[in-house]
Amino acid sequence: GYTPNAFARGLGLNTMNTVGLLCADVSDVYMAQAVSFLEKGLRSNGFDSLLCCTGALIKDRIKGLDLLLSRHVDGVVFIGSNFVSTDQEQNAYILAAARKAPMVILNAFLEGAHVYCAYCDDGAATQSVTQQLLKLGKHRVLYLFQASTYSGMRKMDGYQQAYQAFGLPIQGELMLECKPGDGMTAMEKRLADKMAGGLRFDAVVASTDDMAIAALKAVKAAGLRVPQDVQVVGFNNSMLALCSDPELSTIDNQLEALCKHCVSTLKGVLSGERMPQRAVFVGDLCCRGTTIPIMMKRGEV
Amino acid sequence: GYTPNAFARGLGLNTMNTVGLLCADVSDVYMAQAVSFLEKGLRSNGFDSLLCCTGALIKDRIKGLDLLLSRHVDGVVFIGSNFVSTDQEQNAYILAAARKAPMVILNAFLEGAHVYCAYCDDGAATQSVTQQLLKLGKHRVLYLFQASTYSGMRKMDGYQQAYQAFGLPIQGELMLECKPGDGMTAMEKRLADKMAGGLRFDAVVASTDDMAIAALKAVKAAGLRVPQDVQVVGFNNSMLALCSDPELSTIDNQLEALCKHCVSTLKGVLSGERMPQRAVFVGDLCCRGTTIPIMMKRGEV
DNA sequence: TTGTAGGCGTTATCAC
DNA sequence: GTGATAACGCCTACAA
Repeated sequence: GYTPNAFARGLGLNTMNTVGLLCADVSDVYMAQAVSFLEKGLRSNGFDSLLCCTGALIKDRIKGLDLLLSRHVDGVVFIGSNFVSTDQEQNAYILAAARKAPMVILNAFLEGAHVYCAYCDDGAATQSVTQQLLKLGKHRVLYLFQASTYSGMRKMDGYQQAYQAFGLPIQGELMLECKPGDGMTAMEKRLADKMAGGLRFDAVVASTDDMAIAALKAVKAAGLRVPQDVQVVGFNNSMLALCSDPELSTIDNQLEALCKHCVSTLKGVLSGERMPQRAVFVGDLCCRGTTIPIMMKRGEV
Repeated sequence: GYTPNAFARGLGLNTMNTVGLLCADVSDVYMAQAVSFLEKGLRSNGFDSLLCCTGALIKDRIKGLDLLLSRHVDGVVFIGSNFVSTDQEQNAYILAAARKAPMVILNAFLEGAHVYCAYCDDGAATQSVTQQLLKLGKHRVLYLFQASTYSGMRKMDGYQQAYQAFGLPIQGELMLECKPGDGMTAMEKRLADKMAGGLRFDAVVASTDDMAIAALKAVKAAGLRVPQDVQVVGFNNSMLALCSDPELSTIDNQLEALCKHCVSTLKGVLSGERMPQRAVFVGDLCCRGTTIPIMMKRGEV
């Protein structure tokens, strides 16, 4: 009946088999799901998970990362692409941190020593879905997005490229940015106002499920039918997609596979193996009730 | 530019200012929300959060707790009442652990040295809502619940007491148990089968929002109107309640207040103060679209 | 094979 | 007040 003292052990070995989980907000269903997968995978490999939720501000993100490093975590997993900015200077703190411990980034790409990334090609998925909607004659596809994160930009690129590939001009009024703090209710109200003001569209692609559901509600409230008059596609295939009526069609970005990959990569790195620094997964439209079933086949996204 | 070595510091002081967060499943919206509040509160008091998700099996729960204790956490917060059983023997492991570090239990009550509990009086809330439905003439209130956790039992008591207080017999066929592993879709299907088999009810009270939404979907699919034909009430006031159509009326059990209380209690205990070992909060029906608005006033639950 | 000494880096104590 | 030193408990390496 003897348990070694973890602190003494840590001091001697300079590790307590702990990895830091950095996320903006674990109350977000998607991030919570990621934390769940990661914690499970890490634990089954003997690692504890130190959770650090930082919110959206870069200042706090840096502080959170520093805190984890000061605890000598064996590695850090960044959950959500909020941590990687399109502005490379903003990413310097990650590269600096990577000199102390391996950094694993979920859902974004950043090049650098000891930085390992796993993400879904959200851009291609968004483009494919948008393009299929355009092909169906839905030429006014509303795009709802949130902030200039890595994956946010990729998704938007996909949306715009779909229009370009289809030979149609991109219409600024159809691209609606939503503030991260605002809840679903605020989003719904805002969209209702826009519609009352004359905004018309025949499809919606949203970069998260909650925004898609907000749109769905606004559209139904305006007396339009879903999916006959307006088709709606969300992103993340989160549990929320099963709560709406109709159930939400949504792009599944392979979160479980991504998380498993992150865990095994980290495990490999920490046991001295050379691991690939980049892994790209492909998205997959999950068709439910807010799209016309025949239009999109699973696996085509 | 000097950062002290956390391990050496931990060894000397026998603490690394870390608290363990024990929860069955962070991918559950309610628990994720709790983790979010707790982590935030703990961090702002200088504590790191070590997350440990154990699943439902008692064996794994004990293992998880042991793991946290072996890491010499300063305290443990149990999230969700799954950790406290109605069978007192099953709770011995908590009492034993409490000799090593203070245990804080969210949403359940357990008496013991160094055990601190904060919970919402879910029983009273359930009784009040059920009773109001009965008064409205809804004499067949379907009750959906999940397992014999502490708060699960309290809620069920409340439901049954409502029938007793109203002078109506409790009908076993109206109490439907759902397995924890089953998702919303399974629940919905099961209820649809029951309805096809002749089960009739004019109201639903569910012990979590997801079950309520599953019921809502089954009811609507059967061609019944909500709330006119069937009223539905969920539990937890989670984000899911905003996704359904109509939006779900649900009992708010003050999660944020509970979490804040847990944090301040733990903080107090760890700084040597004497803290109350039990705090009871009162629930509050949040009326949305699945109940007839006039029937329930906020604050009456 | 068994046992013992040294080092990890901090904090706290004690002597000056 | 200041500066040296022991103690925290484990691991590892070396010696017997």
